Amino acid sequence: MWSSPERPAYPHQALAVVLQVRARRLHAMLWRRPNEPFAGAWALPGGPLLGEETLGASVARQLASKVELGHLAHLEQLETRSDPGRDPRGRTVATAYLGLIPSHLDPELPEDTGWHPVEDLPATAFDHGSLVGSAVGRLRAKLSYTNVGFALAPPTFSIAELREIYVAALGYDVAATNLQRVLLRRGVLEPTGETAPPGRAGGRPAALYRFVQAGLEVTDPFAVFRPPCGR
Amino acid sequence: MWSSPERPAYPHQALAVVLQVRARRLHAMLWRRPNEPFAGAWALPGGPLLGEETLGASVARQLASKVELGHLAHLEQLETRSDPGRDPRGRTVATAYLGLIPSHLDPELPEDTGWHPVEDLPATAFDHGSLVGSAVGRLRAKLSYTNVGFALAPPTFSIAELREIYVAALGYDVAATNLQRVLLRRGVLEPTGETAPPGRAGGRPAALYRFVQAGLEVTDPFAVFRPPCGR
DNA sequence: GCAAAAGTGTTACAATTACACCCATGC
DNA sequence: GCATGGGTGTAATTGTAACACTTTTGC
Repeated sequence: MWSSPERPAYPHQALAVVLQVRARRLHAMLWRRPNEPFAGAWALPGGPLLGEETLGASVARQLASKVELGHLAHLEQLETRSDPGRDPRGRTVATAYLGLIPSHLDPELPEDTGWHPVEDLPATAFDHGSLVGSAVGRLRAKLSYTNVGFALAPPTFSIAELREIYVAALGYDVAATNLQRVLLRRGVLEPTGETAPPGRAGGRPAALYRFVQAGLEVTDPFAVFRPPCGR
Repeated sequence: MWSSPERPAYPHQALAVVLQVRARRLHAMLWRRPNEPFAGAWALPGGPLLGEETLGASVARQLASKVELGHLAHLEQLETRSDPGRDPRGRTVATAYLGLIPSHLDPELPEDTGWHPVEDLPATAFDHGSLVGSAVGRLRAKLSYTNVGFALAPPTFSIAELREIYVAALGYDVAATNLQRVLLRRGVLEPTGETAPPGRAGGRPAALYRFVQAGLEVTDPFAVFRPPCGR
């Protein structure tokens, strides 16, 4: 390490805000701190940035101890917090990531780890509560102009199921019929050709769809000030 | 400092991508490195995170040595880079900020510092070239759905002048007439009541406008999936 | 009067919401 | 048949782009 008084060094943490739609509500993954500071409060998974790893690799490594990494359908950098007082033990810098898990998975979690509805968080440690807020804001914005939905939905789904996921993640109601058309026209969804069996009460069987692409892409880049059509 | 083998510490840099529209083109502020590594290459202003300061305070402190801080109309965190090889001298983590200077100002810069068109950058040091790219992308996106324009424009301006700024920043053509209507309808602009003297060739005097608010606000939060109207 | 620059009116178009209506299935 | 859920058609609304036209000035 080549730190010096003019170039001080700080422990750096990688944190993950892992979100999943469970039982029609958006949840965040938190673990309960057994020790001070903030003993008993809930915290984000994370830990120190080590050796030769990047922050992305570090957050993946920390998460691997909590959940199967393959379950993470999306991971992106969120923001970096540097308030000198954010950890009472001493100064740390922390970079938070946003991770998403599709709703059909129910990963096995360690004893101390659980899911909490983002609208009803328990007492959180450090600045972790506000980081969950940032992550939810980022997710909600991106649901509108990208295909991030792929990271919250199962491989195939009916429009009604997808609607439940979007409603839970956005926090307000969306009509199934319009959701379908917007995503189809943008080329984000495609029908699989399969249909789901109707429920016990009957009803028309739902057609199944899938996301065309399983990686983030911007589908609506220009809200306004589009470049000229050039006709 | 409470670092340890299990909690290693890293020098942390705060970097600033300062952008300004100059002569109808978007420019970035860079300084020329006199020493290795990357001697002669152009780099972003920045420096070590010190003592009890936050990253935001640090980047402001570093910038103060390059330009009058009051000239910075906007400053926001961009992203954090952690590639172990990003600095050949040793590992550092760097957090970049996006800063904006209104076009009517021409701050005095140190000898080694200058403006470079973002579409035609000279050889850059470290990963600074790609950070400029990130900053430009962020600015362009926000011009569409926020009022960031206030941080690029003078206190008052004609629609034609504002158009030049938007065209330079966005990198493509925008019609003055539509720019005016979109920004007026959103309540981002308001007329001052004053008019600018016509040019030497005559012509109708241009009405002057100003931004209603001199702080970032989101003006078009829902590109799609708007919450239901509730009628 | 004429050229130049700025701003307004109007039309066209695209995207999205809302809602009524039709379709397919189980009981 | 009928209830239940799924999907399509269509109208209404909104927002933006394009472009012609009017306004106001200097010469």
